[in-house]
Amino acid sequence: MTLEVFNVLSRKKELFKPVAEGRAHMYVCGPTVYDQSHIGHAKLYLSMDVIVRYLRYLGYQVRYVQNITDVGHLLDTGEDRIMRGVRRERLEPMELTERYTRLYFEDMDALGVLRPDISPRASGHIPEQIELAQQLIERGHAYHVNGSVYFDVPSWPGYGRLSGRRLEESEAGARVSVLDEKRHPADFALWKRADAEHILQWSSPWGRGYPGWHAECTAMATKYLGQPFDIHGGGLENMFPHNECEMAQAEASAGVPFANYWLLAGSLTIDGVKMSKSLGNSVTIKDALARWRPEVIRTFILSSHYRSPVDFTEEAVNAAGRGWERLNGAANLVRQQLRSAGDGAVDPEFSRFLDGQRAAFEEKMNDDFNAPAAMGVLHDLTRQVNTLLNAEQPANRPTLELIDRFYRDTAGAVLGILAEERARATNAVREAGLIQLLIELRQQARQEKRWAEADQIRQTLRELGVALEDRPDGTVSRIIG
RNA sequence: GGCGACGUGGCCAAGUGGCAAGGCAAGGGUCUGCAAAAUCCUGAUCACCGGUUCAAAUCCGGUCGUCGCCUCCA
Repeated sequence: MTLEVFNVLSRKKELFKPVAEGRAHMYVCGPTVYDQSHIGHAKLYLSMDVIVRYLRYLGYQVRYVQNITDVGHLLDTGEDRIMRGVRRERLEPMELTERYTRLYFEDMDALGVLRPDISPRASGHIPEQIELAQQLIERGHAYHVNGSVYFDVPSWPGYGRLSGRRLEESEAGARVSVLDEKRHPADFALWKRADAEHILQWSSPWGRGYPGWHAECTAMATKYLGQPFDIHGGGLENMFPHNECEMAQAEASAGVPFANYWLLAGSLTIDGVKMSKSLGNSVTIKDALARWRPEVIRTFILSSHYRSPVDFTEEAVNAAGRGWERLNGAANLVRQQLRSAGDGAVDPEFSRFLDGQRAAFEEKMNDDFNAPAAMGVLHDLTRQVNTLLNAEQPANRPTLELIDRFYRDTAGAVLGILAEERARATNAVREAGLIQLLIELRQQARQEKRWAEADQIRQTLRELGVALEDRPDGTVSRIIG
């Protein structure tokens, strides 16, 4: 059983073969840190997170690099976001980007997105970007004009290979007026001359300036991952021009391929339309977290394939949430029963069943990280688990441990949708004790058929977010909402 | 206009040649003091039209519709 990934470069599924046996080097274009992260970022980085997690599950030693774009393209044409942020908050540019870098990590941590192994800042890699531009000039794929350096697109026949675009097809200046100093409208900046009002600028062989649009990703990806490296991830919406330009720069300067596999995630819409500030429909990650727990947001996003577009609607997230409760409820009940389970031998039939389900889970994930199908396997499994947990014969410890292991490995380590146990904090210990006391008081009331009292305890706890469920073998509690 | 993705039951969604996974919602049953949870049962000619094939949601052509991108937001 082997991993196959859909490579955007070839537009088909290919066997994953890393450059170095047992290792996986992966780069993903990170955020520009000028404002709060929104749910679209969550979709992208969550998709990539599960890819990284599964590669690790398979035993690959992963090096995951994701840049932080803190170098603004500060020429204020009225749309520059970093400048806008700087004015809005009256901060130094680096103060602004530092603030939003921290918030970004905070949001990702909250969503259970594992941190990249390296988070290089563009501002910390100016020399590498200058060097890239120099190499391209030396190789005849870039030229210097008035303090700026442009990539000479017509000189590089590979341009367009990723996005499938041909030069003639693009309408020059469709959105932005063409600068006349460029030789060809498709040429793009590697280094830009800085005017006096630019706040962030650096010295270069061509005078004061700042790096071009795509330079940082090329420079940092190859610096930390080598060239070629294994996987370049990102969002489909950046395939052109950003990814295309990155690749052209890298390959034209080094003469070898850039990344072997391009894995691009589908984008996210809200109620059917693109999220944008001007439409006023953006949802920040903090907004979403205020409404749903992180595991539910993950379940929702992972319920469609990473390459597919996702439409974020209240109804869909709620439905995903209820599905998550079923999975998590079963995993939770396994843990609760484990506390009082008796010894015994592993149920051989159930053990075989689990082996089959694990193979099925891996088969789905091996097929281009098909998380929604893998989640389907977990639901099938959960039906059997629930049946076992509700059987007259209580399951024994070794069998429960196997099931627990299964949930932790798949729903937990790979998909990241298992609720964290929060038994560590002292408050949580105290809370668990209080809940247990109430369960016992209610149990007495029930035995004495004082139903009103019993129901009141249950109702009040429910309003506080704790659901009680009476089972033949006792009452269990579940944190809800 | 160009490039690309997509259109599967009320909703979400897997499935790329061989009787259409799974979740949510709905109805019915079991269990239960009640409730909740769980479990069982019930539902789709896969946007439309034409073609290829013994066989198509799946391949080819066309139509309609939705979304994304088209050079400095990375």
